[in-house]
Amino acid sequence: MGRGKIEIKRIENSSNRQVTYSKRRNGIMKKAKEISVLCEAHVSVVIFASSGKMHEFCSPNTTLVDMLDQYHKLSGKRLWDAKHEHLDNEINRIKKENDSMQIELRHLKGEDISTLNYKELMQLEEALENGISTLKAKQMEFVRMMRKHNEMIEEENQNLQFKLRQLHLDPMDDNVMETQGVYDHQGVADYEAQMPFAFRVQPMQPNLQERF
Amino acid sequence: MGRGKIEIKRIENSSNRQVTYSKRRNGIMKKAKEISVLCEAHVSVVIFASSGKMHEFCSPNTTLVDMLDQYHKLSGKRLWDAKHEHLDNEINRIKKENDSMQIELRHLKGEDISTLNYKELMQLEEALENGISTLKAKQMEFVRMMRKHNEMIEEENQNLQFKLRQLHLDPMDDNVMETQGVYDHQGVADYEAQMPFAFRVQPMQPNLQERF
DNA sequence: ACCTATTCATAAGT
DNA sequence: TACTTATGAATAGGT
Repeated sequence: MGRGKIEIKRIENSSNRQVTYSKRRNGIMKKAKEISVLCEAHVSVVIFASSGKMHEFCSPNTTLVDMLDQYHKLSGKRLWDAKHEHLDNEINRIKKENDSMQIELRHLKGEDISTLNYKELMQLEEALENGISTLKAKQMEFVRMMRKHNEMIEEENQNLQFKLRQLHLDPMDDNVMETQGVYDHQGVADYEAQMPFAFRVQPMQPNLQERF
Repeated sequence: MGRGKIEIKRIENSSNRQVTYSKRRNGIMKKAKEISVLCEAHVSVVIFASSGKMHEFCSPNTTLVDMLDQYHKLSGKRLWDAKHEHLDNEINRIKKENDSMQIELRHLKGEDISTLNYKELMQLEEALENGISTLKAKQMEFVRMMRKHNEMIEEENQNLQFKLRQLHLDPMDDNVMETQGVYDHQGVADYEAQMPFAFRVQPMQPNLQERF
């Protein structure tokens, strides 16, 4: 088409080539746009001139990324580099790990255990009893701390009463009750430093000991 | 071009659209090939029909991956980096989920509970006791099944002994012990159909009942 | 899938 | 680079 037929081979004349390139490039882009409208096709055209300049067309109802996603799915070819493949694998690995943990969690919480066989049930029981006994030990430790605490306070109390008596103040006096509120703070601080972190600043549970 | 001008808008007639699609698609591919030869251009064309079918052209002197690399460099747009970022986010999300599950699991197994505060310890205890009680229920169910099983066998034994006696065979005969081995298989099969799957084919644990 | 009238794209010239 | 136009190519609609 044009003033004469041309052979399809590299155009040697550089300026001719340049002109033909831009004309035909426009032609292709126009055709791409048309087919995407006429036929609801998703089209992506990317052209690099030999000069390195790039032009692209992508049908308005999609994006290049979407199309490459589709391309990836349909062709099975790996467009993404090793990095992407690695990430994909990583995701799959973690997801599997995730699933198995979720199942284990559910089992420990007593869910979905109907599908377990006998051996698995026994293992589960062992794990749970382990957990419980460790927990109880922890709670016992807490109670011991409380007892020690009480002992220290009581001892301190007696010391104070003794001191008060030595100062000729009647320990049965009304003031005593208030005075008891200021037992040795230094002693308490030392004691708290020994306590496991978890128990230091927790509000007291008055009915804790009822559980044992 | 054709027997009449057409407007560039979606072709409503589906089969016309299909025909036009394949004609024009061929046209574009041909043009793409021609420009890549005539002008030494690097061309990539990817088309998806509305049916989902894909066609592609890539000039022979390059690859789609190379072109996308170039595209990335020249446009500065993220392309598969967007994909990359997405995957990274996904991984982080799952990893977090993973970590928290792992912590929960360790706690349920009695590990790392020193860092828990009092309320958390109590919640943990509740979860564990829940798990244990559900488990015990399951095991009780198993024991009930065993009892029922035994009862059925015993009943069947009595039936067999009765029949043997009616056949004028002495139930105290030496043969009887062997005969007892072939108690009613049909009855056993019925019973197994009622059992929860988990317990059907497990090897028997002779000391199971000791646990209760 | 083929045909062909018609429109479109474009090579070459200006 | 842009415009022109003769010419070949693409294709719409029909078979």
